[in-house]
Amino acid sequence: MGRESVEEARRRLAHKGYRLTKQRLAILKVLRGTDTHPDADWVYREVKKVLPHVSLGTVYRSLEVLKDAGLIASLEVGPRRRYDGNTSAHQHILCTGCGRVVDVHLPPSLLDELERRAASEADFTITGHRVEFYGLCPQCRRKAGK
Amino acid sequence: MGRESVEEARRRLAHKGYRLTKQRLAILKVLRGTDTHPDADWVYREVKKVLPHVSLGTVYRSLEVLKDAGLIASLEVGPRRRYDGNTSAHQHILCTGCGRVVDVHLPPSLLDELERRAASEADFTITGHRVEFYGLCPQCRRKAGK
DNA sequence: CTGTGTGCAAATTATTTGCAACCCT
DNA sequence: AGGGTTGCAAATAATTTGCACACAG
Repeated sequence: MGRESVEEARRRLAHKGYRLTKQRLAILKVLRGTDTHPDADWVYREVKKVLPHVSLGTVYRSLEVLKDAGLIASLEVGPRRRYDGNTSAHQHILCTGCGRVVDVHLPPSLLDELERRAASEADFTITGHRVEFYGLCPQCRRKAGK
Repeated sequence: MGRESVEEARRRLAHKGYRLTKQRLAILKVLRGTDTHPDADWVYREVKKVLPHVSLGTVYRSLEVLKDAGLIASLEVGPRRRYDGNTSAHQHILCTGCGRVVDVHLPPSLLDELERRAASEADFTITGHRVEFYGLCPQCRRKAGK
């Protein structure tokens, strides 16, 4: 992660009244360095490798702060919350065999269409949506046989 | 809930090796009698009105059994699990103001289109999806002002 | 300096489970 | 009769929070 990327993070945090601490930076780096959509505990174990004294509580708090600052995003696939270093609009597929999550990119036009339909049916002001898929990845498909 | 509806429930439960108990029937009636998509604790409090000795554990177990038998469905909107007496295919909108959940019905063709796009992008065998919306209901929209 | 952030541990919340007694079929 | 089911309570699992001290800006 380059220097200006760090400054960008500091700026975004400051904009919300937050500070850039070494814990938050380490957590951000961990998330930027993986595409596994990990949960808080996995992030905790990774961060401990470089900051052996971090606490799980700090990881939870920092993840929320980073999310609030728009530096990371969270997913709600399955029972536990997971985090994503990629904040650009995209969707996820959860492999029901191994729990792996991979990204997909649906056309914005299709997603707009969804929201438009929903808004026209219920008298709601739609502010967001969540689209996720469940399925089997190639490996698990093979294992499942048939 | 009419007699043949009860027999239908018994049949569906038996098909999976389950029995129809008064607790399960009471829980099913509660869910059939509301469109609020309640969580386990709300169901528990309702069922206690007619079966004062039910335990929360039984409610949790029964909800899973009823779901497995296809008599109810569950939703994962927000942090806690919610249940739905309506098992036909539909989607939900969560009001971020008051937590209320209402149903919407998107055209199956649009949902098929979603799955087709996802499957073509990732090499997954798609087995299901989840589509939810977030927004403000008329009351909360008014309260939010502007 | 001055609040914000952290580590630690205890507290919460949601859900699950072990077990002896119980009751559908 | 007999295996599924229940109530009760204790056990988990995930996440949150109180507090005294540490540190970023």
